[in-house]
Amino acid sequence: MRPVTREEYVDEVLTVVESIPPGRVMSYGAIAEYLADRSGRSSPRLVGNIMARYGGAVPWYRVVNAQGRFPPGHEVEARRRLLAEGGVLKGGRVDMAACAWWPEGD
DNA sequence: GGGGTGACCCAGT
DNA sequence: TACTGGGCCACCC
Repeated sequence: MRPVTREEYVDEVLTVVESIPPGRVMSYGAIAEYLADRSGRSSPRLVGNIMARYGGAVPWYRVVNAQGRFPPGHEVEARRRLLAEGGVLKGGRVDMAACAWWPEGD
């Protein structure tokens, strides 16, 4: 697998996030797993780190952890935006069964 | 070159 | 449902 620079990896992550349809979500782990296929890197923590630093430019609220929880300090904002798009929440968390999305599967 | 850190994940309690 | 501990891996000082 062709090694990619951090900059390229960041771009890949942001591209995937932008491709998430309204009202749908992807987990950090899912993104990492998906990118492992094309970038040779798989690290949920790295994805989280990237989102924390560069997430402001993309629909970051469509990215949640595997439990359907929003990032610390942004729960209110994220919940509001996702609901506005038709997202399904359950007990203050995203209903992963209903909203989880995968680039190829849809 | 070594060690701390995190918008994670999973299994167990 | 909530909390805990261990594993993980790339980033950054």
